Amino acid sequence: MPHTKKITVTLETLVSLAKRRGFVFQASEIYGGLAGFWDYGPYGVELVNNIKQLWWRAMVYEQPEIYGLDSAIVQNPKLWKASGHIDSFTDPLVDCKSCGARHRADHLAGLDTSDLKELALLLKDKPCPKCGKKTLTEPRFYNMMMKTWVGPVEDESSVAYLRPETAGSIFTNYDNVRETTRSKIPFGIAQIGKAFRNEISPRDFIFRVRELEQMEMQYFISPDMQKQQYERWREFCWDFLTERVGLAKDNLKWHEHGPDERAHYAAAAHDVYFNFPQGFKELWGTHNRTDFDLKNHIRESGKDLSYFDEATKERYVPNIIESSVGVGRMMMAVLTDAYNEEEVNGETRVVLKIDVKLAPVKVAILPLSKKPELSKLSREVYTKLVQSTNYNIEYDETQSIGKRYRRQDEIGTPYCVTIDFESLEDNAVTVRERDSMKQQRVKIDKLAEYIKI
RNA sequence: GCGGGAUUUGUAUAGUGGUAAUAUGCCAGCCUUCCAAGCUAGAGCCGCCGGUUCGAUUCCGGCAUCCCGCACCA
Repeated sequence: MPHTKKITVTLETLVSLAKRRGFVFQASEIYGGLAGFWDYGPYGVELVNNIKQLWWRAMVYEQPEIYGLDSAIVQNPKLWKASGHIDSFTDPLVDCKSCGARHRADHLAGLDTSDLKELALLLKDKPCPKCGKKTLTEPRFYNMMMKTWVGPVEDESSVAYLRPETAGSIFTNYDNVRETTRSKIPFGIAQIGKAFRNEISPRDFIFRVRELEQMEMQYFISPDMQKQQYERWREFCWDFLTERVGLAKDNLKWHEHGPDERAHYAAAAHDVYFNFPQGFKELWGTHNRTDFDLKNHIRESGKDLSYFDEATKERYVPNIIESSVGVGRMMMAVLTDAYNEEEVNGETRVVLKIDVKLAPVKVAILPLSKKPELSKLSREVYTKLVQSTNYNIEYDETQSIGKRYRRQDEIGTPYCVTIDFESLEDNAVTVRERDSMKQQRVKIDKLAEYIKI
């Protein structure tokens, strides 16, 4: 048995592995990169797809009252007006360098303008209202939303935004989905998709980025279900992370948002924190958004989104419990959790102990030698397995068998199938398991059946 | 956004005012019938833009990116 070393994976180790093995590359690397943007390589995209598939299965396929959605990244800007994303971020602000307080520049200047130059002039030598020191920064706009223009003309009326979260378009589609699925409350809408935020400083590899992918589910409930459903979705999150993804419980902990910490929409918020290389940080949030979102959309759009309960003959605006997790963060958590170094024959073996369902490559077909007769049979085994399964399989005949095992270990391939000279006689192959390194002789005919994914 | 550090081949590092090396990885051949073996051969690197200089990967400036601390994270 391999001997597991006690190691704490550093961010450097993770970044280096991710690059070396083709999980994550810097976006536009040959041009010096772009802060906050990353590309997923051949194994990265497999892992990401598997994560999304696992989540979609647990969330949409296994919950009869939850439906999928894939909405546009660019929406009518009124949506972001209603959600509060535009208002909170179109005001000029100043920071105090001494006490860190942030103030509305136009309020401090006593003038209703958004002309930065004018404000800068007026605020020159103004003291901070909080600490009294004259250490205010120049006024600036802090809009985290990425801006674009719709149509060929770039003017005020054509301004639009890349969505800063996927939730918004779930709310605006609430009635469409309810109607077309003939749903009664409670029911949910799930979506996986990209969102964009102009983070001030992207950090920690793929943890804080400007282009991110979210897996979100918004659950529509009556006001009296808040407590019960909030608990239900917290439990779902914990079970998914520990049971489905297989993250170590030691690496997970709950964090409850205090009143100052909560987003503008949330009445209660619990995050699951994961023990990333840079420390325990937010991975998955469960928030009670109350009726905040639909009420705002009712007000802004003028459309009645209230719900009439046939059973109780009551009408109300649905409340919402949100379950939201980042795909990139999940990937980073999976890699961190799975990373192991072991001592084998005096050498270090790097092995990713990823759950079989998430592994980028499920099976590697490895002829013991490059001899034509072995290559031929190995190709046949490969083709046969590819045709009878629907998972990712790799073929590799370069270098020694030991080296190929190590390569597969490093990307977390759970099964290596070796074809040797005896296979030519007995139509059987050796299946080597990643974690235990144990080997089992299996008939080629029974291979697909033997490998349980 | 502020302060600090870093940037040399796929990765990890050494080094130099006269354009570079080690390990590993990769690749080819031989050998090898199960855990990074060996031998031989090969490809591959000074982040970008300026300045100083006869000459810059090296010195200087700017930028970019990454990492660390703070702030930010609605």
